[in-house]
Amino acid sequence: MSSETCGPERHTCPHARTEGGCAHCQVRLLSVCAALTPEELNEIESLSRHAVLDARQTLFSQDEETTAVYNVTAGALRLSRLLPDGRRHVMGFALVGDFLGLALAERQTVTAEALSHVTVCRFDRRAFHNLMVRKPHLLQRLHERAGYELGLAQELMLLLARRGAEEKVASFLLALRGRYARIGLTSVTLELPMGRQDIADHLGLTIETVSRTLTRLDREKVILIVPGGVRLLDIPRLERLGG
Amino acid sequence: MSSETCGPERHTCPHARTEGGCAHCQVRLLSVCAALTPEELNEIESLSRHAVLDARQTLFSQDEETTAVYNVTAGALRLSRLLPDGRRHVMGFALVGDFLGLALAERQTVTAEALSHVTVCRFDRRAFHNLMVRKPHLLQRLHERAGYELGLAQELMLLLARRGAEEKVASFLLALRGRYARIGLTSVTLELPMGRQDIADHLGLTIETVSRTLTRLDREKVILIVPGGVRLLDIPRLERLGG
DNA sequence: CTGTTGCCTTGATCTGAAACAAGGACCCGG
DNA sequence: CCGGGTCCTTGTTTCAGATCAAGGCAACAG
Repeated sequence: MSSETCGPERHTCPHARTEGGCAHCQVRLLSVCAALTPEELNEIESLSRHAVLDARQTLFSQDEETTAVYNVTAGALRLSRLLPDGRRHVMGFALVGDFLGLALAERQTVTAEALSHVTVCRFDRRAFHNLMVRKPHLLQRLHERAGYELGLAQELMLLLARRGAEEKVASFLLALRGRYARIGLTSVTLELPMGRQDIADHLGLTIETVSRTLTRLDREKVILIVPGGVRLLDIPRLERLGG
Repeated sequence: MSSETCGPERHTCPHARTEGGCAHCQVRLLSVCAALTPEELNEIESLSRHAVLDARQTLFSQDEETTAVYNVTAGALRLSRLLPDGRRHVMGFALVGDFLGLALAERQTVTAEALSHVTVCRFDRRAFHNLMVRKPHLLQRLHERAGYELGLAQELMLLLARRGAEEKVASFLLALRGRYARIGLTSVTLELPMGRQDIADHLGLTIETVSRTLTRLDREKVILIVPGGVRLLDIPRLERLGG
């Protein structure tokens, strides 16, 4: 299970708050915590606990009871769902600033696993729900976020419905770039914290097809495969390929 | 554009409210209007206008400004998105009780077209937004609904990522059945208000494949194709096929 | 009655991704 | 330096679904 004690940050115990408090949180403005009043920030801070995960650790599992909701403050997670027949589908990836538990479901619909070293803000689900009901500001912000997620889900559906493997992979790279840009990360090199198998399971392809497609895009100088990611060399061309 | 005057219901003008008012609305308990207090119901009623569409009429179009949000009170609509290359993807279908405009986006992300005779409750977007901000009850209800939609979107993604055409079609039929059941429509015969091409564009298949798959399921006595829909003969088998 | 139209079905062929198989690159611990 | 991982890439075969082509059938107008 998740390392809910402090791990490397143990020096901040016993309260295990974000260092410096929510007011100084690096990702506050990216997350649902933006646009909270200083008082609300104090209140939410009193509910928050820091948690740290290493790569491959599980934050929560599909079908288990939802005891907490989370704000991702560093790293990336894989959100996957196991199908009854044993196949896996990667529903998406949670990046810095993403909120886990928007749907407020009783049980988790996905498994969340760290792809890299990850830090999250953890909030007890009930306490957070209480706060949410009492603070329309927060609820509204969450609802806006849900709207954004709904939009993302639509884009993803569009992506899955796309015909070719090249179209899917190109769209995936561009969509990821867009999400990074939204949180202020606009590097030439696109980090791919997930493996080829994860991309394949996300796009409804096989690992071989993903590998081949990336190799082809690299050969055609649309992208450059680098360790841990890709460099996008010809974005207009990529956009043409992705639709 | 949408027929925002009263159409067949003209006798209820000039206010064009739902006959008998929201308190007697047939679909209230299925919609976001459930769990509103009588006062709130009055308030929302003063904002609502009835609109009627015939099959093939457009309620709103992709990319146009969102001037209103809607509650579907009868009939079914197709929600589709046009891709830059001219292809179309059917994002989903709105049934009785569904709310259109949850994401509160400035512009419509999809085109909504009536598949049959449709009636909706229309709310001015700004007025509704104001009400929503002032009524945490309503906002909470909308957020719950958004959570439900997010779940539906996930299921849909899973469906699109599924391998075979048979799997997709079987899952689609079962999912539709589930949605009908949720609004109290549990008939042996599953109404399919949409055409084969719509199903194809929804599932990322061609019309021929959808037709062939339905024909095969019919031949194998899993379903029975009837005018306007299908009868589900062997639901356990269908569930096995759908995963 | 006949021609038109829209929607659905069926058949034949082609194509691109899956499946199967194997090999390579890299990392880490001993 | 080696051995045993894991992850990625490459080659070949196979098959499901796309594509192309045609025909059926009901509704409707003239």
